[in-house]
Amino acid sequence: MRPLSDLERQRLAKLERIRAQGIDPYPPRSHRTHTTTEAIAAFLSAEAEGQEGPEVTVAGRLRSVRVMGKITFAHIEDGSGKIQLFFRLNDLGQERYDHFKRDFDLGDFLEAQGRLFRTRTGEITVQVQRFAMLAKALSPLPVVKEQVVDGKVIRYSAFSDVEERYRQRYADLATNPEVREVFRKRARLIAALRQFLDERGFLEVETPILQPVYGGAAARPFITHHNQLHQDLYLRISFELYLKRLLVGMYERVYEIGRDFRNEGVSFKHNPEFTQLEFYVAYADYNDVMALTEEMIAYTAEQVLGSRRLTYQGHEIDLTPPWTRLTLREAIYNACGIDYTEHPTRDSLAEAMRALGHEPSPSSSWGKLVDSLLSHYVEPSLIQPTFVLDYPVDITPLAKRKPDDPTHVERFEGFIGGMEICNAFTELNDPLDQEQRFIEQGRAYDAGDEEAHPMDEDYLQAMRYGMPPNGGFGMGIDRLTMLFTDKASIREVILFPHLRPRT
RNA sequence: GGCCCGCUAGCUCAAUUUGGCAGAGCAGGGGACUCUUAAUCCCUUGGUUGCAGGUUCGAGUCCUGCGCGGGUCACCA
Repeated sequence: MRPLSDLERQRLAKLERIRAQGIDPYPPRSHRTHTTTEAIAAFLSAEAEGQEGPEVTVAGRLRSVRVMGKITFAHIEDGSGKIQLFFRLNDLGQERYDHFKRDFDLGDFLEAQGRLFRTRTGEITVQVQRFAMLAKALSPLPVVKEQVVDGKVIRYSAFSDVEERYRQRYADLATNPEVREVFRKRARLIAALRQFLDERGFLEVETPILQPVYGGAAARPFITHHNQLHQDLYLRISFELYLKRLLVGMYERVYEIGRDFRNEGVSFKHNPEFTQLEFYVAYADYNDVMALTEEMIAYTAEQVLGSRRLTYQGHEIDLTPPWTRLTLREAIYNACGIDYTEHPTRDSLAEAMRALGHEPSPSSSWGKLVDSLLSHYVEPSLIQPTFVLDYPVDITPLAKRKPDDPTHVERFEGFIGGMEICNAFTELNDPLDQEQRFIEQGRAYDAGDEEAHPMDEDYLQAMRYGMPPNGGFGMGIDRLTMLFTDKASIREVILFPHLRPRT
């Protein structure tokens, strides 16, 4: 255990002093009758009817204390807001009054009972008759002072060290109300997505996280092990193959919201585990999914933000459908002048990229080069919502080919604010084509592409029973949350982002 | 993985061109104060300057290595 700081030793001494008085500093129950917000509302309605202030018991964390001799003002905060407490020697007696002054620290949880009144400055306040410690805080939270000027809250200090905020998210949340708001928005966003899909006849399902074969995306997996079964298992990198098995099973609309795990680099937009929404719609194609996507995200924004417009990193973004649509070929040509259909071989395309000052990695296939053109030249410029359509077949092994161009598949990705937000396609339901794609992916894996899709015999078996034509969709919830909360880093929208162990 | 930046008291930050006693505000402790709200006023405690080496009479400061974080490039859906 780490050594205690001076402040912690002092608090521990106060704890012992409280116990010596026969008081339990961690009592099992509170007697709260009102949240702070409810208490203020109760006072206002009593006041409107000309009655005296009601008696309440409120509870919360001690936020500020102003001792003025024989009276003391303090604020406590609970999950709903704040309220001022007024401690008076005359009301409490010397012993209780001193108990508060001597034994309570900022950060402690306490409850206070008393009648509500307005101070001379008009603030609704509890005139404390009884109070009790609910939980002594032994470590000091960062102190945040604030002042209200013209209705705006100005904060004079804060808990702002990024690393410590992530490592001790509890302290971050406890001191920074705007951080709490980020995760409330995230929860509302997920609720809105569920509501949107539920209202359209989608069935929410749960599929395995521990999988004998991973798949559905291009990524390296985490590997784990079942001891009793002596079986290696993979943490899923997507839900796709299981959800499409359910279409074989005659569900027509399914979705899942849950965690994916990808064993890859960590960055401002990648966390090893992240939250994904995937849905699949039978008898729909990628055009239908595109329409549903723009409608869903606009709906979600209205529910969460109250508007289809938002500001992200200084950009005004309008989510109102219809969104811009352009093919991947057009997008890349517009952004860097390369028409990749004129460079049908890997070497030719690599040469064109070198002419732009790019040095493509020798292990990259033609499709990977196209993809890198997309992420390098196109993605950062797609600020307004944009669908990029029709991708080369060799980087999309689970999507259906375009009828008039077997080198491309019916796939789109949605971009907003310079980020890839979602990925969708007309799903491949031809078991023979699918088998060939898996075999090609196997060759790519053997050639060194560790993200190539593995063969999944059971999935092929499902498809052989007949899979209806369908459109599928996947979206990173974290990135959508970044967009909705104007955060530049995925770590700001994940409660406990992955960090290396502290030294 | 390469490069750049950061790491100083519980928190937020200082510490001079060119190495010269490690400081402030808040928090904490003691005191004054019966309507304060960044309360105010007086006094005051508190440091392995991320870690390990090196240079130097002397290192928070310069050098080397390492750790963690941030940024960026590469990689990566």
